[in-house]
Amino acid sequence: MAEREVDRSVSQTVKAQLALRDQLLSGALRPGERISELQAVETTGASRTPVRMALVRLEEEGLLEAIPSGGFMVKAFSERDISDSIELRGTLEGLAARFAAERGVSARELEPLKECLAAIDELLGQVPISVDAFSSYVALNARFHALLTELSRSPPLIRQIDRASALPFASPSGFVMAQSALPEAKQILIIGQEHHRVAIDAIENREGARAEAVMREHARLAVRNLRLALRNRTHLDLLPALALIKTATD
Amino acid sequence: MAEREVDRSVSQTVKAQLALRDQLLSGALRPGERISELQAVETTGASRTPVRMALVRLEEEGLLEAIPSGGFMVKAFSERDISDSIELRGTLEGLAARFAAERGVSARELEPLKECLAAIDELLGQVPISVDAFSSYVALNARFHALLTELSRSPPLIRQIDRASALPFASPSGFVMAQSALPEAKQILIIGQEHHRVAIDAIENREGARAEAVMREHARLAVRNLRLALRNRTHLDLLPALALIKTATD
DNA sequence: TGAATACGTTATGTATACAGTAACTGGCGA
DNA sequence: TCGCCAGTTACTGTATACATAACGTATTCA
Repeated sequence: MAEREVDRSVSQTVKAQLALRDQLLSGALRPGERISELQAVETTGASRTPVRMALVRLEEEGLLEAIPSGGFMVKAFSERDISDSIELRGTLEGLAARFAAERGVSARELEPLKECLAAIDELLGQVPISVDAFSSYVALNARFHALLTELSRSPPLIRQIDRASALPFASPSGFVMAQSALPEAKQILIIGQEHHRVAIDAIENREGARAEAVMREHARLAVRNLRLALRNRTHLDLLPALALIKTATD
Repeated sequence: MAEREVDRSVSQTVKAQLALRDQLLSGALRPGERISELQAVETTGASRTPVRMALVRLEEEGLLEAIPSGGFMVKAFSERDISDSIELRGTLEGLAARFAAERGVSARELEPLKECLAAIDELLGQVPISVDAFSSYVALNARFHALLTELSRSPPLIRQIDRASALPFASPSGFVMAQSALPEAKQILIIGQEHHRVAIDAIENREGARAEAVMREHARLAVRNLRLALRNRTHLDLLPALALIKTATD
């Protein structure tokens, strides 16, 4: 008789995947550390089969690495890995912006994007920016990027961008980190808003090359900011770094 | 008592994954068709657990699609999906070329690339090109692209390019298709060689922007060729199209 | 005292049993 | 004759049992 509490509203596999990803991004599991299946079974409440499926998915997602002798370990990232990921994502988003511009986008479709920017403007008007406001900003910004990506109308590209964003987004500890590491964050965010505005303008006027260029420039700026932020810290730890991607990319 | 023949030299999961991918790319399974786990168990010789792991991996790879009510189906691709994939891959390779140029590559590292090009030159010298020669060309070209990607020294980028190439490469039926659909294939391949030569030259001289530009131009040419080839066919079928990516991308 | 080997423990890979759900088919009623 | 409902079948999702391989520890020999 299994006294295991079974929640049938979501699949056990999805539940395990979300739980494990949380553990990974929150820092409960450290880079290089081996993940024990049995331990995962206990912490997630699912049985071994769904846990294994979740581990496979997380490996494909890039958060885990298969150990040749068996099992999985938490993947470790270098500083360059992270800045490369930012540039990679920016390049992909640039392509998405170009597709959007070339393929044409109606004014109606651009409306939600503009609303996002306006909402962010309002947040940035606050002095100083509260933690709550910053958290709202992150959500709004993620929404903006998702909407922009959608405008490309290219499922393969959207899919690829999602994959490239797996690390950057969804790290809950990012907010605090951003506060401490990026005191000049606000100025950076304001410049980001400018970039986004140019991108929308370019898409509206069907200038593909300009739309692409500004998104890539945006990413390069993010890389420079990341380097700057990291220089202030002696040790590069995985999770704070992961968290940084999120803020530096946006 | 299991009379199942167990090959312990490779894991059952890998065996199942390879077998299923073969079935997908060879056309044994048609787009939109639901994949039966039990059927896969019989054809691959592995049991359900490894088969399921393989299915999850193939879904992440983009060859399969999860059905909401359960199970997986063979993913279907539109003509635009395919041309977008080519452009996507070209964009990523452009970034790789730029990284290689900016980060510097020794003459020794470029040697194998040049050898590839020379070997391809020799193949293209034949009149007419035999099927065997074409097959060799495909292998050599894949090697060239892989080597170029490696030069970027960026694991995240290399990983992403691998993913973006999952569809393009590894389709065995591509050769025949290429022969029938692209009678002017040879001329196209010769132009491709030119592009690759320029890319190497740019990397050698550390001209990142030029290296990136030529690889992207290369991809755009491939897209045009794909469109041309497809115009000659009334119906776009998944597998021939998949196969075409391989030849058109290279 | 150190190193190597053997044994035991543990965890992963694999197989299979079980349960629940969705789809299909057949029958009945309008 | 068509549509709807119920029963049945088959497949997926989940759990668990079993086998094998790897790792750690202890003991023995040099």
